[in-house]
Amino acid sequence: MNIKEASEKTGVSSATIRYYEKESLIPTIDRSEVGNREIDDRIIRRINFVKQMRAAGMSIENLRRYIELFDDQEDTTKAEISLLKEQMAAMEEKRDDLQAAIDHLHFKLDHFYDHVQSSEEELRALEREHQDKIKHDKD
Amino acid sequence: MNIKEASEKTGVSSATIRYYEKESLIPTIDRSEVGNREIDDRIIRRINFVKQMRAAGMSIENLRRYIELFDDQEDTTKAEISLLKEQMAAMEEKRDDLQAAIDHLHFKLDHFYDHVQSSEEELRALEREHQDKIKHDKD
DNA sequence: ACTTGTGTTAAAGTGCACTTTGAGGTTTAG
DNA sequence: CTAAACCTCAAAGTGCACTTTAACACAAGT
Repeated sequence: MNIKEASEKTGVSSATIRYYEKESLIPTIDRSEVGNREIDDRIIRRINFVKQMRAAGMSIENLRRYIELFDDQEDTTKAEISLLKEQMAAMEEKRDDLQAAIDHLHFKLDHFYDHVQSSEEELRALEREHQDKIKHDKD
Repeated sequence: MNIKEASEKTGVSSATIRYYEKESLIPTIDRSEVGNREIDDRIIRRINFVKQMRAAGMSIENLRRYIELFDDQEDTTKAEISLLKEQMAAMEEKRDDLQAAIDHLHFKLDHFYDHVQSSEEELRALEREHQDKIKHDKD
């Protein structure tokens, strides 16, 4: 499979696939006689993994650190696990932030339907109330 | 309250508060006689709102568009609601992406504990399996 | 009088994650 | 034989969201 097909299959642009390879987020890709990349399913899976982690907000650098450890055959397991755990905690926090924002917007949306005429002041009061609720939930 | 106190209270740097004001993400802040910003609780709440939405991945531009509509007294309710809904859908998708990534990492983590000796090949197979599972869950 | 700590502004700089460009090489269809 | 459609690389450019810098102002403490 050439890079264009891989791009279509993964939804990651050719330029970005080349960039990920250069940045060691995916393994070095084998080349054809004339030097073109020949992409197999293993690489496709790695691209999708990178895509998933990027979508989840993992930085290129953290991703590279993780992959580096993962790809080393050595007993880096402990370091790897702690990095993984750290990253997951960050993701879970981010997911919770997202959920809080979603809740906040849901709350607003509900109030639009209840009484569309609400003044800005009323909305602010509601917002304040909601902020307090969120604060409480965290406690 | 001066800008430094506001910064400490919100965890948003002074420079960023000024930037948010310039970008109309928060209302124009009243000034003291000498021209310093005097920040009240209304502004604090607006800063926290921006902070929350930013943490949830809403872009400055979308946030500005939303706030613009919200701050207009006019009957822009419908436009506002559709923008809100759009943004929420995007956030929910992002949250789900995040959850998928978390699941993926949880899966890996579990397998580290199960058999630390797993070869790269085995891990790849497991990864593949897990990808398939995710794919199925989406269907 | 001077240092410290705060504030102001516009403008330039930064870091990340790509994206585009430019100059070239090969393969296939007409 | 040439044009289209793919590929290569390194390097420069882009957009976002800040952050830093520079130059100045003001108020309080020693």
